[in-house]
Amino acid sequence: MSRRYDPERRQRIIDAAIRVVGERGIAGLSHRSVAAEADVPLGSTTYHFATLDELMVAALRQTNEGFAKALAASGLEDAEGDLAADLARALGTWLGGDRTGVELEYELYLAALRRPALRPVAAEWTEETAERLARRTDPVTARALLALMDGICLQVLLTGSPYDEGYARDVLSRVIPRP
Amino acid sequence: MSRRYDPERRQRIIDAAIRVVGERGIAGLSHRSVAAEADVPLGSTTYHFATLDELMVAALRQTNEGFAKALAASGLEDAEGDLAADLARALGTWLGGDRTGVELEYELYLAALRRPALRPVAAEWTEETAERLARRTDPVTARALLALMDGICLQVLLTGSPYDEGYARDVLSRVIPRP
DNA sequence: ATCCCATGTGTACGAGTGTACGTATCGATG
DNA sequence: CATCGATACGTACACTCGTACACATGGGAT
Repeated sequence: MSRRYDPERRQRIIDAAIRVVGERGIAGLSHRSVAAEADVPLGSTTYHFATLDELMVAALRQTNEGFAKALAASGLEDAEGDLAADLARALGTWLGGDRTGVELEYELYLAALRRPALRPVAAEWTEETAERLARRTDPVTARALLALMDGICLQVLLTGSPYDEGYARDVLSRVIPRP
Repeated sequence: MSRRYDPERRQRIIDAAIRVVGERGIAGLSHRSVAAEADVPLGSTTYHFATLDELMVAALRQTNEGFAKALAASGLEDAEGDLAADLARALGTWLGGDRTGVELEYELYLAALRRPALRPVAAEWTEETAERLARRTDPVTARALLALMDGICLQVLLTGSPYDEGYARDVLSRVIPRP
């Protein structure tokens, strides 16, 4: 690997792309808008990311890693006790503050629906998160919990209704088999 | 309501918009692409739908109505017995055949995430479907079932994995309180 | 019969886009 | 030091887009 003149150039472009998606949505993502946001010339974005798909893949991968780190840092994986309560609280923390970040991540995640290039990344994230969750329950339940959490988030984000942690805890606990 | 020269013009434009989204995605939706698909001049699409948001609202509303009718026709609402099995079967039928229609409806539905104009329509659909589901259970469970089905569909569509009806039936039944 | 306005049509403009390409610059390699 | 490839930069082209606007037309109201 040879050193670059600006070794962080590529990373700065990815960060800028994430900011652009957060502010204007995927519809507002273009080589030019990212270049302006990152304060680099147009040729620089097209050089590092020949297509917008490549750029979105990099952005989605980065947000996924950020989420995984946050999850790991929360100590949720290794704890014991009421899993449903832990998940409901984690969801509350995630949805509680500024929802710009949440909408951003979901938009990139859901973009995989029609962009084949993003699918492997989205699938990988699902697989990995399910695996982490499975440490505190069985694989089938882990997938179901993930699906239910996805659905709950979707309802909250789409309808604009406030997040009800008690409700989430209740229905999540139903999915977990009683020993 | 005054008669138009071409009374079906507006409807033809909506149908064309749905076909365009199905084939090229929302990213491929424009006044011009819809006009070409509907075989009408550009001015006609801009006249009936001043903005693309208006057009998407009409398209989403129409697909929602189609889904609601299909649901009603399936006789799912009024039946008795194993609700989880019925829902899992309905999901299987929906996801079973050509997935173009499914992807289309989900793409329009999820577009509400970042397009405020679509939110009321998406929220309305959620509300109405939850209400229909509540006829065979309680409101809280209905919303949870809806969320879980959304999540399951999302996992199937995003990862490209095949739909497992047995799995869906299992986890759906967990959400329904045992009497 | 006449007028009005919703509806329909064609065209043009400016803005923004992906893409391509020539050139410049730096770091490493020999 | 000479060379070469990776990286960086600037510009130009062809294309699509939303929008605006002038004009045509026919049905309903008066």
